[in-house]
Amino acid sequence: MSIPRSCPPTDVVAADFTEQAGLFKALGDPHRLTILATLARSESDVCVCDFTAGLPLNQPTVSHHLKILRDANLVAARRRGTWVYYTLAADVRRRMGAALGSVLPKKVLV
Amino acid sequence: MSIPRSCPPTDVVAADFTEQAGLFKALGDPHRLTILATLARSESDVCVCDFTAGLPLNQPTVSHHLKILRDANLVAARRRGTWVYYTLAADVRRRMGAALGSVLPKKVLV
DNA sequence: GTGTAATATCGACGTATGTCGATACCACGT
DNA sequence: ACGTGGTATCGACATACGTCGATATTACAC
Repeated sequence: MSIPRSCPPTDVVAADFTEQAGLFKALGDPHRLTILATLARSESDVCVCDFTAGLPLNQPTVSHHLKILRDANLVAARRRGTWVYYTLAADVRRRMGAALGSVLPKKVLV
Repeated sequence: MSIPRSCPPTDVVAADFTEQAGLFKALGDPHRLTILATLARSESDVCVCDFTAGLPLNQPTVSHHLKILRDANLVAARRRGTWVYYTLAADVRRRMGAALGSVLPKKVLV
């Protein structure tokens, strides 16, 4: 005799995780994480020119990554004169914690 | 007179976030998050057949997503007879917290 | 061994993503 | 007005990704 299939079958969670996946996708590039880490550690907002100078990427590519972070509401841009400065969104950690919590319920915390 | 550039310039963080980005990338698909959420809520391990039955995906696609989660060490597979059962890796939440913390330092917690 | 059922792998396809050069836009100094 | 310099957008390219049908693999029942 063989091993029977586990009974009863498990129901797949019905919730839609499209939004959370979009958040994680925005975090799924090392250069974007570098940008976020820099913003998180900076006392003030950070000039785009610092990113183009400090990252091994051309200026359009930096701008592209900043746009992805903007679209995900992870950063905010503000123009002062010729330069544009970026800041980390205030609720980044809260949103990430919420996304994580919606996937892994409290039970897993223990 | 114009507004001068912020001085001194901010140094871009030197750390390499390739590993953390790989983790977030594995989480960047709604179906994979559904799989993880199901595993996190299940009392026991979950049969692959429950995923193929419960997800709007064909069997090869389900297997593909499970492989990505396996390669990211987010889940573990175990064969019992004909069926294969998956469990959530024990340190998933710890690893995600660590990745998040390496990008956003404690300071942002407040 | 043969047949059947569950899972994994392979090959192909369309689309999304990261990157860059060229260009447009915008603010400033002259 | 004109030129200059910082930033954003556009178009193109190579690669990666999500999906599927076909096939291979594994374990069981007969």
